[in-house]
Amino acid sequence: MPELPEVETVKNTLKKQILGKKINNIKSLYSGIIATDKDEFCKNIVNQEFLDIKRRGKFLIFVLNDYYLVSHLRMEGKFFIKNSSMPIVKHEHLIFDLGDCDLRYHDTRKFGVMKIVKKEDLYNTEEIKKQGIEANSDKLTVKYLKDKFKSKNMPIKTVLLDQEIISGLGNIYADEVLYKSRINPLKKAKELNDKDCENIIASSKIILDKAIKEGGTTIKSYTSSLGVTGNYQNYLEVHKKEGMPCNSCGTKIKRIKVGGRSTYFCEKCQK
DNA sequence: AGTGCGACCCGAACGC
DNA sequence: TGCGTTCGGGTCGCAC
Repeated sequence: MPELPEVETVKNTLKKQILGKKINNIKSLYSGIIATDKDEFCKNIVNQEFLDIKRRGKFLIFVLNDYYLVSHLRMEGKFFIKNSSMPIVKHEHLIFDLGDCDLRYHDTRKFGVMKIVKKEDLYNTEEIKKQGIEANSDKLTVKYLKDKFKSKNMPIKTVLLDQEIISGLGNIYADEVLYKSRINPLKKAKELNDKDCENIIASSKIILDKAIKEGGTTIKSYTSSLGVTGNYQNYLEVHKKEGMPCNSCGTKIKRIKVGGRSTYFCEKCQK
């Protein structure tokens, strides 16, 4: 489940491997990944060159000559660099022929989405335009959060997952941020005070910057030709830790459902 | 407008 | 052992 740090890691790793390479051809084995017209996508992307890779929230943005290739990995989307002589394995849906190697998009759940947009259209693309402030950005302020939270009668956990407010947090880091901020995940967003918002901002920055430094979190271990196997799972304090003692007070970590999502927290530390 | 829930997908984990 | 069932995870679309 790639969140901001994992997508950032994929971006950094891919940059080292594909910048300057040209897409000679593309093979689509499952077109559900392509959100726009499939034939047009394949036609337009051929002969485009990877000039740069950017990230916005959990979106990867590949800068091509005439287009941006916008990719969301959702749950299990992955990119692999492989020799084109390697057999195509199950769940490899898109094969970009880069001449001396393939860039292959692999997605067990087929949840990922990809599209190309004309360069001038990127910031008018709905999903990019809607993104809130990056979770580890200095632009995230108490004033901004208070303003966004004041109308939200929902649990703060649910609101942290709303990419239109804060961009980049997913289920893992939302739990970690709330633990570090000592806020109960069920607390209504509109009831948070300045100090709570300050804590969310500070915790997000510390946690995400550390996670990026560690190459993200690997929950399902994976042998990847990209080497995107992170280490942050060793630093998680609550997520997937049900029944384990809280690092601060020793109380057993609880698991509940919030907005249909598994949520881990310490009921003593997070009031 | 805000809110909540099912759909998308498939492998893993679980129950019998 | 082998079957069927449930679950998860991010986001969208629909219904209220």
